[in-house]
Amino acid sequence: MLDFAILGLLMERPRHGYELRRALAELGFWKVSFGSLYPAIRRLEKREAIEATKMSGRRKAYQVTEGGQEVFDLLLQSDPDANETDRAFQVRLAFLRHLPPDRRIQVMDRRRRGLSTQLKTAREILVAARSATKNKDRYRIALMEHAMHSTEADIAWLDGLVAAERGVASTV
Amino acid sequence: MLDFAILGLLMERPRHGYELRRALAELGFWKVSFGSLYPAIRRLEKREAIEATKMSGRRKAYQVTEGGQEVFDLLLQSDPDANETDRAFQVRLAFLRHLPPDRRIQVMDRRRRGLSTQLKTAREILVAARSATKNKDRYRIALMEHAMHSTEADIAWLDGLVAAERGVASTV
DNA sequence: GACTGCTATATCGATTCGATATAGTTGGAA
DNA sequence: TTCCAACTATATCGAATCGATATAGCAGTC
Repeated sequence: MLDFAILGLLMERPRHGYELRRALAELGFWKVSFGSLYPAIRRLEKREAIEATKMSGRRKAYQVTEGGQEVFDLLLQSDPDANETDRAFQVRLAFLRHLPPDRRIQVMDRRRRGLSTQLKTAREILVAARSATKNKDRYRIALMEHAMHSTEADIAWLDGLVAAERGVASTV
Repeated sequence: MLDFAILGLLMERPRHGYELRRALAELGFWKVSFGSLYPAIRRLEKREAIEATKMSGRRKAYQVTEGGQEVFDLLLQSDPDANETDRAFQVRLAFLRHLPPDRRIQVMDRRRRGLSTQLKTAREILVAARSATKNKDRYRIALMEHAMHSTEADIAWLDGLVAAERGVASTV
């Protein structure tokens, strides 16, 4: 997924490593460590998906090669697996516009199903925790409840996104 | 943090590895992989913080030693660093009851400050993204907005927890 | 008694993290 | 002008973590 994110960002325009890190963080992904970033860049270079151009000083700007375009498409088209990470879904969403509308809805729908399952499990656990142990820790209950509410909010948000996508599709 | 979580769970009662994994997931933490769990158990055994007792079959129940209690206290008392992970904070919260009330509020307050900073940054980036590039991708904007709202919800939730803690403190 | 599925422990290679090393660049005070 | 402090940027290291897989015991069932 890191490789996918890097490729996607470089497809917009060439960037150097440090800038990639900032861009990843600004998309709300996560502050990837340099110990992940540079090995990922090396991987992509080795696959000849990206190539470096020297800039002033030590800087190197990386850009996507023709082969890299194909690698990106491959990753983009790949089926999201049922229980993929929050992070993986975020990255997928950031480049979702590259997919046709019907595929977009498919991706969001699969995510929705995953979240629903999670929610159901969480609810069962919470009920069990509340009843079984009469005096289960207040902070833990709060933790579980908050996790549940967050998941509910995520689902509602997804529904909004899907509705918007359908709305655009029907008017076009 | 994994070591801390394991110790905390084992302090309640002895469990075997598989059960630890389930317990971690049920607290809403995360489904730790066995490739993390068993090395963590080995680490704790080597530090003589926990010890194994054989059960039926291959099962081994782990329990906290006297030294382990001290290790747990040490981790519990350790200052949360400014930008600790969501996960790290969750674990901390799950065992927050072991701290005196004033320390609890301190921990939550630090977390709140961290989230506020995050929120401020996120807001600036969002404003920049909205104005600068007139037609920035819809999904990315949605992604950023949702991240912002989630953080806001987290802060509100934290405030509630702190208020509850103060409420209890004042009535006692 | 063989088979299927579940529980449980364990390990492997690849990836990621957090910390740190190193070097270029900028700006400001002495 | 020179020095130094702060920031940008690339890179690497060891430890922790992940995801996948191997293995084995145990329960039910046909």
